[in-house]
Amino acid sequence: MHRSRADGLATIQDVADRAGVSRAAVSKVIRNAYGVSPGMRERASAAIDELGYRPRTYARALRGSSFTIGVEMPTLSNPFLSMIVEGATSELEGTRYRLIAAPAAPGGVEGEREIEALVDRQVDGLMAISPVVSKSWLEGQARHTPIVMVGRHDQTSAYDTVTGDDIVGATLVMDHLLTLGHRRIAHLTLREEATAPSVASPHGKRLLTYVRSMADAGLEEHIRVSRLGPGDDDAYEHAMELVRSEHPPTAIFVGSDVFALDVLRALDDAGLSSTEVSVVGYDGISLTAHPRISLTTVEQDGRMLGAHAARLLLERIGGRTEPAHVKLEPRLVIRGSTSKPLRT
Amino acid sequence: MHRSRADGLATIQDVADRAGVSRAAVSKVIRNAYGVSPGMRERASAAIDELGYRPRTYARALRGSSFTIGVEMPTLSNPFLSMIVEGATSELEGTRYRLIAAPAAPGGVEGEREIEALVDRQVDGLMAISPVVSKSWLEGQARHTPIVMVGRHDQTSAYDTVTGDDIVGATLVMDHLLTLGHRRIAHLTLREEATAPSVASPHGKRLLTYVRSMADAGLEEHIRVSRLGPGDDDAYEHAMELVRSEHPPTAIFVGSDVFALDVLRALDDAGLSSTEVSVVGYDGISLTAHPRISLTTVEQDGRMLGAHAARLLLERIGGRTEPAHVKLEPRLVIRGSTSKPLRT
DNA sequence: CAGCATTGTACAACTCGCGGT
DNA sequence: CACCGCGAGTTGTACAATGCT
Repeated sequence: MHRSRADGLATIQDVADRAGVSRAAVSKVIRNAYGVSPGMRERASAAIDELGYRPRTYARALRGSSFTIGVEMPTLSNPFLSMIVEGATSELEGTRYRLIAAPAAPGGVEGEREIEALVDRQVDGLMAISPVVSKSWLEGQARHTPIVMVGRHDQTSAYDTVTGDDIVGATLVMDHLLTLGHRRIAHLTLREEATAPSVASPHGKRLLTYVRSMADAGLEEHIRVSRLGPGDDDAYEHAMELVRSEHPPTAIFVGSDVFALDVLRALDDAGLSSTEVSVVGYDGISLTAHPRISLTTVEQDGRMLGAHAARLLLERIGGRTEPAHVKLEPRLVIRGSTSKPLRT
Repeated sequence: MHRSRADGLATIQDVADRAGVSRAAVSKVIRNAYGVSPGMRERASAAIDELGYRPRTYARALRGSSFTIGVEMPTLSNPFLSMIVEGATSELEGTRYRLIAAPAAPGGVEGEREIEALVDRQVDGLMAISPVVSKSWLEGQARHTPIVMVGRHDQTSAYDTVTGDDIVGATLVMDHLLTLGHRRIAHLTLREEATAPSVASPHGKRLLTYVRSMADAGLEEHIRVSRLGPGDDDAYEHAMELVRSEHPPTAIFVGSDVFALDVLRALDDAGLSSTEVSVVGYDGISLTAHPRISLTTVEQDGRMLGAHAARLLLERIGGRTEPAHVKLEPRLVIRGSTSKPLRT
């Protein structure tokens, strides 16, 4: 005899007892599987409603899928990453799949721990936005879980990638600044591990393009790369340092919008207007369009990136085995934060 | 005979075979349970490392806990909510628990679907930040899963709450504006369902306090409540409408910072400076401190809210049954967006 | 004996109490 | 007594087997 649980959560057995049918029959009803009479469906459905029964995904996952897509992200407080996740969530709307996000702990950086936690939770697909996890480790994970890496340009057949074209984007920035007449252009980017060539990270590509553009323009001597540490207010500090140095740059190409906001704040505090120091960001978060900010930036369609990523995962889950690499074209949006340099 | 799996994911049985011990023994080793000899621990650990074994949480959850805390949130793109989640993530650091976030699909509003999805995934604790889910429904869920509601002032013993004191906060705002000499003060808040008295939502409390303060100051005739719809650019539109009306307000108390940013944008576009229309936000997202924005706001410690919420959940999981209701004091931060009205 | 609907039962991966050496 | 393993239990799936017209 089956005893109903104390905590009020009905099991499939409770439903079966109530409807006077077998567990298997109820299982078929909830899965819309073949071989159920209208009468049986009727009785089972009634019992399900009465008991408020919901199948547990973890028990389900034991035999098959969890219908869960996991997203590993380094932080929740970058609006651009939020847009990517929103795009993915929208794409999954209407499917049986649900998205869960596992943000890295503030201060922590790696992302491996979060990915492992998601794998432990048996996600059917994994979306990774971490710039630092090693490619070979990811390839290992991809042996058992479909993975799509967002942002990084990894050359691999083990998992899919969705990226913006960072070379095109950064070239747009540099051409814009050079055309305006800037020569002392600095670049603000992430810490070393996040731009290493081994991980083909977006920031690494932007940095590389910056260096190349400067060299091509004969401005090697003016190359100046400032790297962020783990601190919260780091971009602010670095910008201050730059503009207060002996030969301050007339323009700063910042690796991402969130840091560019801090740079603008530093310039304001230093009493410098955008005609004195131009600033360009990257990503195109909505705030850049705010009249008070008006930041020239490279706009990437974050929602589209996320939607593509989700679609690729569903395809992989559906059986695709050939790798897919999607690359989206960014566009430069010129706003008030850039202008001709006063002095060269 | 046990056959190793094709996908490369080792099970506890694989480990047991490899180490030449029983499944139960391996289980004890990974749980640090009582009754394992050093030799056994040694051999089991070695086998675990060699196979790269990781216990699956879903199989574990079948018997006990999933060591997962679920967070339901209406959107990822409100930085204040991100701070709450970050605070919770930090608090869980060092415990066996992991946090996963389930954002509602953009456009969708309810939050019930997300909570159900998390319950289906057998979270050990649930943090809800949705203003609209009904209290009684939540109480039902709380019968089987510990819940902490963040933001809402629900009077219930079924689950815990962590809130800012919205009455104090909104009173600070109104006193500030009234002291400056404002009389035509408008309030911008959420749609009707999100401020209904039945759900003791933060925005409802702020609205209520606004109305009460206006009445207390003898300004009933100037009460003007503008409600947001589901549209993206709604706050902007509403602000435009307000300032272009026949008797425009001299101050706008906006229910949250993210919308206040849109209001500022509208004022800029309408050519109105902050001396002409004062604006106050709520929450204290970091951007309000940016010199370009300089928004007067009520600052709540989002990280602290999240940390408290996580701690309360761990306590409930640990066995506490008496309800806990934490209320944090907010503080008013006066910045450039508010000033004396030019004309009254 | 088709041709259905329905049930029995073997899993899946792990935990844990109890009994055995 | 300290250590170790058996086996039942956890929920749902899927396939084989049964029952019924």
